[in-house]
Amino acid sequence: MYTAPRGTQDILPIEQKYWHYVISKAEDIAKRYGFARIDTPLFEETALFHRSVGEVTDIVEKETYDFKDKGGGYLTLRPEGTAPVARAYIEHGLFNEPKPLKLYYIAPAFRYDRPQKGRFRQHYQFGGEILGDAHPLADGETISMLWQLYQELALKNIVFIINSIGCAQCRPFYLKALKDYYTKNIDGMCPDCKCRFEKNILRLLDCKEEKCASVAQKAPRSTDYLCLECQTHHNTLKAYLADLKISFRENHRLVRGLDYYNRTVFEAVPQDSSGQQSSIGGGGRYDNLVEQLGGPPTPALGFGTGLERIILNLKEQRVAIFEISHIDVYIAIMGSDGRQQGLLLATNLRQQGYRVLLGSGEKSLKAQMKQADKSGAKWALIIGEEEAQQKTVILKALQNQQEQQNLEQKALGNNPTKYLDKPS
RNA sequence: GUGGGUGUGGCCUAGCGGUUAGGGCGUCAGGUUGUGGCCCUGAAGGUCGUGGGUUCAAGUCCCAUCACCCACCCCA
Repeated sequence: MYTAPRGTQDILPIEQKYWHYVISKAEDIAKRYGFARIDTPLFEETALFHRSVGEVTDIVEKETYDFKDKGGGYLTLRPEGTAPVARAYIEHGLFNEPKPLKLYYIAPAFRYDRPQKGRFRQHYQFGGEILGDAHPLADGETISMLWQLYQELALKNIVFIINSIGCAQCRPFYLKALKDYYTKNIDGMCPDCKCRFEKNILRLLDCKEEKCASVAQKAPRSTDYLCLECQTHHNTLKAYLADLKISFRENHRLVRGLDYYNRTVFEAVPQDSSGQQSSIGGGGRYDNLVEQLGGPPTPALGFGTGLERIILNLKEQRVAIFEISHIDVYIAIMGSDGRQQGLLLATNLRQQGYRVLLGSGEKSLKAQMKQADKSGAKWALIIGEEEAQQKTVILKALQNQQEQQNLEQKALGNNPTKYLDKPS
């Protein structure tokens, strides 16, 4: 028997309401914040990710899906959304558009990871990028938008963790201080950390090993080494967040795993979940990425948030999502004339915009009525031989199970969010 | 890559080493001629993840393997 590849999942009809709920809200918010949609290919040249995400990051070292196509080109299924957007920005000369340019996407990302709760080899991200804006206002607006999304989805207890990791000017001083500090302490630390000490010293800070964590706790803080500009940037952002009444706290050990970040980095974390590792969103500033990839110097920042993790939290927090029936009318038919008339009527109603389920020609009327009830249709139309000959139909209003359940739920007042599964 | 747990029909699940592996949900068909939701009856559907082993006897014990889940790691 074939099964979905490890770490991937089928999103069955029963689950679709969650996805529709989150995606439609994300698009709605993106538009309200002035973001335009961009879609990039599922795969890119392998080198793009190596140059942007970083050669020694875990993502690039061992988690990408790489393949060679028949022309001999090296390609990689995108492990994240920012690099492709930056590439498209440069390739199509979008830097000629009025700045800042705000782009969003909803797309799958691929990482060869060991699957776990909320972690998949294919997962969907809602992401956004603001290109061509160096002011902390953009940082504030980005975090505010994500915050607003979580609020409107009715997710509770979300906290933002923020940090500043400095810029090209001040980071070298910080890295040197870190190196000095860790040179003295490296002996007792875990093998992973010893390796990171050589390759990417910043990552030592977020090691979860107990002994390493206590060392990291006392390590020099990046915020103490910021240049004046970075300091001002950081403080201004904090003031904006406080103004917006967004729950946030600083954590000097927050270091994100992608090399292109500078200055602001942040993560969104559900507070009450037992572990603190399960961030549902994150992002940061990447002022040098566009230039690194061959574009003009372009300060920028972005965010990504995982749809599976949002849905997981919606379920854990028991956010009620109502799905009003997707069927308006069920047409039950009998006899060859009835079938003929039923098909015509169904087509006619569908042309007028109704959602119509036409009964099976081989089921009894009783069976069709049962199906009508389960379908959630509000109305049943019955066409038998008699009706077909007299060109009439029997119209019957249905008070079906689903409707009753919804009424009960509403009576209980258990509706922190209302959601109608209607296109417009 | 490292540790731990689980694996019984589409879903949930009972099953102290021993008769034809039970139940619930769902599906399908009926409960008098053309009508739903409740109720009743019946049916279909399982090589008990897979492969070895122990035993007179294995869903039940042992080993291996695979898959899934959880944690580490990493991140969305």
